[in-house]
Amino acid sequence: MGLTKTEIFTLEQNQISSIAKVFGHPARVAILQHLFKIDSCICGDLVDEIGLAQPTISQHLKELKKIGLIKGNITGTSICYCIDKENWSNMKTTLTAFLDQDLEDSNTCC
Amino acid sequence: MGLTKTEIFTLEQNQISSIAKVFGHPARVAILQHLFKIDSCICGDLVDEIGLAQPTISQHLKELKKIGLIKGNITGTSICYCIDKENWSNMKTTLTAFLDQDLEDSNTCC
DNA sequence: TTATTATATTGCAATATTACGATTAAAGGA
DNA sequence: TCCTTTAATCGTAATATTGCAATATAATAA
Repeated sequence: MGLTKTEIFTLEQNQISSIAKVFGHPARVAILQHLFKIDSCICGDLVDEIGLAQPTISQHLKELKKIGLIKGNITGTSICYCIDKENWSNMKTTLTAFLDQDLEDSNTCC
Repeated sequence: MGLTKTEIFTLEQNQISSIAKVFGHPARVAILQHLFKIDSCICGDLVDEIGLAQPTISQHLKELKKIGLIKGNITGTSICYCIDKENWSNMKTTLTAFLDQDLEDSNTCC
C-alpha cells in the first residue's frame, strides 16, 4: 500500500527512520556537505552547485527544513540557509546511539 | 519522475544516502535493534516481534542483506539471521564521517 | 511603475516503496 | 510418501518520492 505503519513502532524507531529518510537522497547529502563546507551561508548557488533544477532543490531544502537540520533567514532578495547546529547535534546523539549498539555487548553468535 | 539522478553525485554521497535509505524505515530499524538485543541469532520470531506480515518482513530483510548489514545462515528449516559486524563497523565509519562534519571547523555564521 | 532577481508553489508524469494474499520451495517429521 | 513448518517469491494495490515546467510571490533596482 506504500503507507508505512508508524503506529506499531516506538517513538525512537520512528525518529531514527525519519532522520535517516532525509539523508536517504544524495542531493540532500550534497546540500548539507556544501552548507558545512562554505564558511558563509549565502546559499543561492546551490542550484549551480548540485546540478538539479531550482524547484527540485527547493523541495529538498524544504525536507531538510522540515526536520530542523537547516534554517533559513531572509536577506533581501535571497534567502540565507545554514545548518541548525543545535538540532544537528541532537540528531547526532539519536543516530549515534543507534549506530553504537554493537559496542554495548558482544554476542559471539555467527 | 521518481528516479534519483545518482550519476551527478559523488560516490561518497551515494554511499551515505544508500545506507541512510535502508535505515529510513522503522521496521528495518526495529529488526536491527532486535538482532542486536537477542544474544542468539535464530530470528524466526521477527514476524511476531515486529507485527508485519511475513512477506513484508522478508522483503525488509532482503534490503538489509542487500546492503550487507545482516547475513543469513541456513539452519535446518529456519534461517539464522544476524548482524554482519564487520560491515556494520565499516558503515559506521562512513556515516560518522558525515555526521561529524560540524566538528571540523566552526563557522560562526547565523 | 516596471523590470529583474531569487525562491516557493503548483501540477503532473514517471518511478519507487510499502504491504500483503497467494503461492512456491525446501527441509524435517509422521 | 504426505504433512507441517519456515522463509522466499510473485503479483498487485495503494501511497510516496523524485524531478521539472510553468507559474506565483516577494524584494530590490531602474
